Amino acid sequence: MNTRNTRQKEIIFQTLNEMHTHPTILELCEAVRYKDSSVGQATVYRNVSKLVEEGKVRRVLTNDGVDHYDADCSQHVHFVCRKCHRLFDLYDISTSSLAKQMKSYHEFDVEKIHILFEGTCDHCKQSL
Amino acid sequence: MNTRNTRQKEIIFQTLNEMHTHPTILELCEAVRYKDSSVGQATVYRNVSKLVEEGKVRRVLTNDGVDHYDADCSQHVHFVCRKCHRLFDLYDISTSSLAKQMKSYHEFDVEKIHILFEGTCDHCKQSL
DNA sequence: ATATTATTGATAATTGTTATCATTAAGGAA
DNA sequence: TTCCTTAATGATAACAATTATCAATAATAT
Repeated sequence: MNTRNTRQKEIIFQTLNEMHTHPTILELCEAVRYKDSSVGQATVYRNVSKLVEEGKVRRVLTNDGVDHYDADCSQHVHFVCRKCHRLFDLYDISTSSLAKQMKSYHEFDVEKIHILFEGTCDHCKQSL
Repeated sequence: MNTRNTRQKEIIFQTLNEMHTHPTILELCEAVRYKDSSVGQATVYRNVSKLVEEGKVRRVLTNDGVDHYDADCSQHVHFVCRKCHRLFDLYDISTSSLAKQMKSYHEFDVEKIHILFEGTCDHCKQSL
């Protein structure tokens, strides 16, 4: 008996899976509580951290000082708009050349690549 | 009269320039106070944020939940070791292909590219 | 030199996250 | 199934990083 499968952990993972907005813990908390209002926010913090350690959830590094989370762990690039602060997923950007360069120049073992483009999105560019 | 050049801002920028350890605010604060113990930590917070806005200093996104800062604003990649948590600068990794892909696929204006490799450094690999 | 006001230093307030702890419940053993 | 052990929970306190407040200071235009 080491780790237990709790109803809360299941709800939290499932809820994050359904969201495609890269929520913060508090945003995820709100969505979780819409399904089960009894879930405590400490439980959301605890379980999300566990899910990150287990590799089932990814912590998205952004420039707003708050952690965001993504249930999609496949390698992809993020773009954050400086104006609307929305996060976009870019699946069409290949990072394999970076990984290749890394391998040929360094002895480091790379386990994750975090990439964040910062700029202005199409929509925000148009509205000044 | 809009912005003023203060002794404190000068010391703070100069100190960060001399450091190559990607310090947190508190680490930078300590180094600044070694030169002038009267500098308040709120002043360090304020000025570093200003310097980031002015593009003279870069905020390094890491996975430890605390902001780190780098006076080198030239495009380069960071590597964080999961064991010793040191940050390394990788100047030999070209990100131009990423920028090119970004440009051809999207209408987004990219102003900054944050890249962080996460893994185990050469030294830490050897000591298990 | 003087006046204006941006900036400072000290500290309070705020916010995001983690620790504590009594209670609950998952799941292996009887 | 029922009992037992203890991992996990929910509530809340504690903590840490950052921001806001405000009287005092000092940069710079006049």
